[in-house]
Amino acid sequence: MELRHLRYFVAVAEECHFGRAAERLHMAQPPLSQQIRQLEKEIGVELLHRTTRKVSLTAAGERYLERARNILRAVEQAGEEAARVDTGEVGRVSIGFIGSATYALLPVLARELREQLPEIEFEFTGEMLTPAQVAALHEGTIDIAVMRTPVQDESVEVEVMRQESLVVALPETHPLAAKEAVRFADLKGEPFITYPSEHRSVLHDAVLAAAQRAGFQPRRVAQVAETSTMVVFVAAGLGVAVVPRSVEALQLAGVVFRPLVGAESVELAIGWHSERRTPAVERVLERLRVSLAEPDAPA
Amino acid sequence: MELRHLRYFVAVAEECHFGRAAERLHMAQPPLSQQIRQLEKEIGVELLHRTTRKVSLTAAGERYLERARNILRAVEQAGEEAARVDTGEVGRVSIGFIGSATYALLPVLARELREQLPEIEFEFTGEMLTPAQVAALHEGTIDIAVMRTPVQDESVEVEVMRQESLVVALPETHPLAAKEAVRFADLKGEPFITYPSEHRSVLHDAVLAAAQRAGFQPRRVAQVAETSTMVVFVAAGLGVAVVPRSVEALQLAGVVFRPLVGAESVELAIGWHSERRTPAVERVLERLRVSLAEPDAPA
DNA sequence: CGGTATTGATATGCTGGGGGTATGGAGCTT
DNA sequence: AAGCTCCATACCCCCAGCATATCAATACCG
Repeated sequence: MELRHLRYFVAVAEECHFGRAAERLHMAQPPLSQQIRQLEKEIGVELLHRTTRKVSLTAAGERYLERARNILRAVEQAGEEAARVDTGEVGRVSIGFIGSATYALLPVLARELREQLPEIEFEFTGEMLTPAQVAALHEGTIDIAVMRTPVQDESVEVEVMRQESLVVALPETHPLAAKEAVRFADLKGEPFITYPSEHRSVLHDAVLAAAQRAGFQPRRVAQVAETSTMVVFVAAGLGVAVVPRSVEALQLAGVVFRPLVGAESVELAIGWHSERRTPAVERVLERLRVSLAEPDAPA
Repeated sequence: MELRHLRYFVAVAEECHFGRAAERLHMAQPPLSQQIRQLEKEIGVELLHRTTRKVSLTAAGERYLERARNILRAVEQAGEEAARVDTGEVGRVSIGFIGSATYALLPVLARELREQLPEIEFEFTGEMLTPAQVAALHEGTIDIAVMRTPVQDESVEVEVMRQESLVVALPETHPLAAKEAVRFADLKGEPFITYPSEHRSVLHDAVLAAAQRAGFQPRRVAQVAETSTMVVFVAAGLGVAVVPRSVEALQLAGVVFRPLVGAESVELAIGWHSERRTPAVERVLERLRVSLAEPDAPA
């Protein structure tokens, strides 16, 4: 069975006449008859009812005609679509966001991108840790990651977009909540809520480093995988958490955010797999560079 | 472009390896490479990214793969479906109802048929006059007609199902409404609402004949194309109408139906085009014969 | 009713292209 | 550097698809 069979069948069905159909197909009538017979034999159904004077469609033929037309149209469209994908005009792009960027950035970017590139289908995932993002880039689960530096992976290309200063999330009843700003040293002895250390969270490492510089070892009371959970834990008064400033977008009753003086900032970057730079991905990267250009803005 | 190209492409895309794909396709690797090149050239897009060591899909190729799979599945299904149409297992059947059967029969039969033959798609049309039904059978607009005899058309086969006695529809304020039954002669001088005579309504002819036997010429005050309109006109007190008993199903405030004694009955029949007896139509005819077997029942 | 034209099926030969084998060349592995 | 893997190229063969010629059946026409 080949597309030829379908094209020939459609022609004969539309003309209801082998001779005219053959003419339309720029071929002689006998081979056309042969091909139609072959088709009928292959699917095991009589599609045309022929007398020596008249050709008409059987019920099965009528239904098959519709299908055949659809299939031929689909074949054409598939080619055209592939061409559009090739130019990046259409495409599918999946973006994975680091946990702390899930609340301030994901909604804004999702809206912007869908608006600016309506022909591209987007898929957004939030609350990913950087190592998971790297793995996902490798597997092809995501095409682009909005992530934290550093990333040491040969095939993942990274571009730093902005610096995000760190803030501390405090229960509103906490004594430090009364201050305008908090020094990292003030947090000595406080119960810390952190990301899980075994997954090598960049933020987690940054917090450890900052604490060490301030001369103490943070006391960890809980390790959570998601930023929202972290903030909820703070709201519940279980402890404090150090997060990038953009997490302030996640306003919750019972939680206040205070600037951390003397703490280093963390980098927000975009990353992609060097071998998965499809045209659509390229266009999205362009837009992301523009959208994420403002330094250290909350959104 | 042939289906072969799609099959080959799917194989290569799935294996990401020309050699293995060729093996799977029971062919050698070089011609496979050729065919894929040919495909790419035809749609003008690079579908596969090859190095001498690795084959991978481009973005366009990935999309094309999905489409190709769908197309191949569609081709298979089209054949299977045609086979099912051939055995009457599935199909589409359009049934046209004569006006006076629209209200009592159409809803009942529609429900029954859909229930008994769920694999068949039905289309029902009501309020057709017999000549229009014959024309529709010829054009193929309908496959089966629930109609009135007689039909004099060579290619339309007719089977009488039941006799329907005639009743008269009267405004409820009409003096005759007080009687249990009405003789046709009682209607002498009454204003009649009829179907349009120029369309050769069978019922119209039957009424004229009955009137002639009763010794008068009916006075026609209105001609309507639809039975529902006819009954509405009677309800409005514009006149009386003679209709088959099954129209009683169309209950309307202000209208009463009374049996007509001494009036002949009309025949309800099913008709179909002798050259459009598809397997599905055949199966529907079977069911109709059973459903319409009860003589002169209102439904 | 016979002759003719029309139309689909059958018979037969030719040709192009799809598929075969042999080989080349690029890039991993060891 | 040698060898292996794997896709591309070169070249050839054979069959499938198409053409031409013809037949068979039916409608049409005088």
